[in-house]
Amino acid sequence: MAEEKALIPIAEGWFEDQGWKPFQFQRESWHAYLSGYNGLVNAPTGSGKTYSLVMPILLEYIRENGGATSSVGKNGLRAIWITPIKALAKEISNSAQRAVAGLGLDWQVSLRTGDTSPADRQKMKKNPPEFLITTPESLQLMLAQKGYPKFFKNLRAVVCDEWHELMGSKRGVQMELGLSRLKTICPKLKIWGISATIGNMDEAVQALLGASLDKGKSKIIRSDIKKVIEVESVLPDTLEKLPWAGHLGVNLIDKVIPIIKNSNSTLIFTNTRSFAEIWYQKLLDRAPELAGTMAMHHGSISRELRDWVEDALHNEQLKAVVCTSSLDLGVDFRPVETIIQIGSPKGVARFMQRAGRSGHQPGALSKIYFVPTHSLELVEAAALREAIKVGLVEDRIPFIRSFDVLIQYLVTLAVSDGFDEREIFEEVKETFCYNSIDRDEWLWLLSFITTGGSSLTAYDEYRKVEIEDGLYKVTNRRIAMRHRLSIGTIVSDSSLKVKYITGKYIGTIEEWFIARLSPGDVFWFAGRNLEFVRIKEMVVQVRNTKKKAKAVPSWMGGRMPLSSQMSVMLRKKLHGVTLKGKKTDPELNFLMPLMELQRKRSHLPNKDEFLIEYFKSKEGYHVLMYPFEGRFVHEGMGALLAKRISEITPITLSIAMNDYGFELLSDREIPIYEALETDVLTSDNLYQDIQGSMNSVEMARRRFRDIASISGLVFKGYPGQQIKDRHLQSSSQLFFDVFHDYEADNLLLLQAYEEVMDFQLEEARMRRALERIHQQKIIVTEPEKPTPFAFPIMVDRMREKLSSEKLEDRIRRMTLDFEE
DNA sequence: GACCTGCTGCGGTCTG
Repeated sequence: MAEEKALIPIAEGWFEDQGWKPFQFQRESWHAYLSGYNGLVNAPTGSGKTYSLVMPILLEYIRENGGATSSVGKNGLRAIWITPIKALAKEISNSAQRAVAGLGLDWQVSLRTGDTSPADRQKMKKNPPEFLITTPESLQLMLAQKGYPKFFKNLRAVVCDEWHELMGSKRGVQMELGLSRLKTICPKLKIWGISATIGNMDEAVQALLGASLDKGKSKIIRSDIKKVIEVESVLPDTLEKLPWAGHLGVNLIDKVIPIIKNSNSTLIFTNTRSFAEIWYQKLLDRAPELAGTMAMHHGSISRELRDWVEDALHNEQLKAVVCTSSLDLGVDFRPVETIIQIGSPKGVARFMQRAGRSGHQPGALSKIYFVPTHSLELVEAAALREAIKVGLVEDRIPFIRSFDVLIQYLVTLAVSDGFDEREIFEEVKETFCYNSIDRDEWLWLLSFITTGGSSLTAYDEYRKVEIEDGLYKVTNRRIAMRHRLSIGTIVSDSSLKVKYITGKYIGTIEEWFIARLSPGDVFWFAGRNLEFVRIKEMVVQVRNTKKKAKAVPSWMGGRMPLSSQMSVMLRKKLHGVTLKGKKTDPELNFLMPLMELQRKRSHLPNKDEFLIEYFKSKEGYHVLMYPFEGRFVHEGMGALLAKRISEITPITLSIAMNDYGFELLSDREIPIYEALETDVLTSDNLYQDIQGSMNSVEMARRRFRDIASISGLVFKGYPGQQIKDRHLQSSSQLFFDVFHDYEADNLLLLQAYEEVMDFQLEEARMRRALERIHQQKIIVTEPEKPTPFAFPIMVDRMREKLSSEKLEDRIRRMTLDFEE
């Protein structure tokens, strides 16, 4: 293209002024954008990915204006940059401003998030900036404004940054819907995404662009920057020092401290908030000299404290930070020298993301230390290393048919200018999420927002939308305001604020934890000893104390099972163990004595074998199986088998599982051989049998809480006077029960069941696992004593029943049992 | 003093 020949050098010249040289992928992005493509840039953080799209957006403007710059306010909104995290907005804004000034333009670059003042919002609405950085939620809020098409009419580009973070969530669905609207009202719109590497890159583009654009001109630009990641496991002096079960890993603390001391800056990633608290505390106990140069960071700590930590890390005031995935993304701070991962990261992408926090410069080596919390976890370290080497990364599965988000979106459009249902139906059908929606479903949704559907017709509250001159509209101001307040798809868990008596906010804690404490008790939170004073109006009041804490809070969070990519690699590594000869992974060599014990007591399965262990102990009869498919699949598989076995003979089985396998336990003999003969592991009738074996109604009921909230059935309360979570819970359950009893075809109800199958039971993955096992040779052993594979599962089961001390006793006795 | 599983993210008017 001739004009590009004139344009690209402008960007190149500016890069040269900065002392930079454009990467190949940046040039490719510039060309693709300027030639009219939509697409996705696949590049790691810290590689100048922002400039790969900021530049062509500006160049296109220069092209249209024949090189001239024009005054602010005349152009309207030209580009929207979506970030999933507010904290990233400032950095993007700085880059954009730098480029704008560098190219001699007088574009205005502005942020629009929940933190933006109402006055600034008004200003922006009247006089839009050319370049707007915002969040998916704020974009929806803009669509809820009267006259939004005028606001967006000059828009040329939407960039979805960190698209891999959004696409696997309902926030991604929200983006798809927002884009479907913008495509119609901005005819010249180009849509681009920026994504880290994921397994399903092509699907990522489809979800972003939807059917219409994906068929047109679209491109994936892959960065040529290769990251070298080195994985080093922290090993104890002897194998005996590493426990067979457990999750905390503090017994390796003395090996971790020197790593921290030898480095200028270290991030220590833990899997849970409570582990971050515990590790921080233990590190201070063991190495008091770290006080003042070490801090902690997780999602329940106040934003103010976290900001301080991020700044201090940036300014090199801090030497180490113990954190959770709260620092996975967020501030794109200067790279740290050292990364430590405590326990299994459960997924390759997460591990690589964290490793990438060190050696930030393109081409630099990233090193990550892996601290195992139990012996078998070391196999995961070897699996991670191999996955990184061969480039096996997890998929992000886009949500399909999330009717709760669609309902919210339709009301959003009704709140602003109202919508023509035929027009919007066509747009919605073009999205990845809803491409299978049919006319009947659509009509159900319309009736739901106008009448509340068949079971809620009697209540005025749910007649939110009216039809006026053929347009679906919200006319009631109260409904409109409530709706604006509840835009978004993130449903928070129940929590209480923790504040000093003086009023300073420290963070949030869950009600059930504080319920166990009495006034005067001391607990450890946000890295300090806090004395619990009282609860007043949903606020936990505390004061600092010198007394030692007797408890560390834990939070009920999401549970992450081992990813299927990790499962594949784990099984591969275990197969490697069965082969003769020295292993290339140091972890596996270290573990060989344990593996030998497994072989001696039972069997060490290779890739063509499936191991089942059957034995009797004082507790009863145990059957253990090891699919290595993550705990969700094992939970479902355990229930499935329990059901099928009890059809052979009436028997009560209790189920326990971890990421490696599951256990069935009974006080009576388990007819396992008979069960295997009747093909108890078949994937036939899987769907029905799961439904029959699990309490799927109860699971769906729990799932429905979020759906009710997102679809606007329950209102979370006005700011400052939040409705108690218990009310939210009970009212959403009420809706569930009503739909369950009177409106079985309610799409939101059906969605709850679908979500249970897809996300909680991972039905598709279970099916694949059963099919794989069907191809394998089944080996049943009858070990005399519990095996290294069995031990952690049995411990996890007992953990739920026994108090901690008793458990410790029991583990000690079991361990003694193991000695030959 | 030991005991400790369970992440992250967002978000407030209209109209003249």
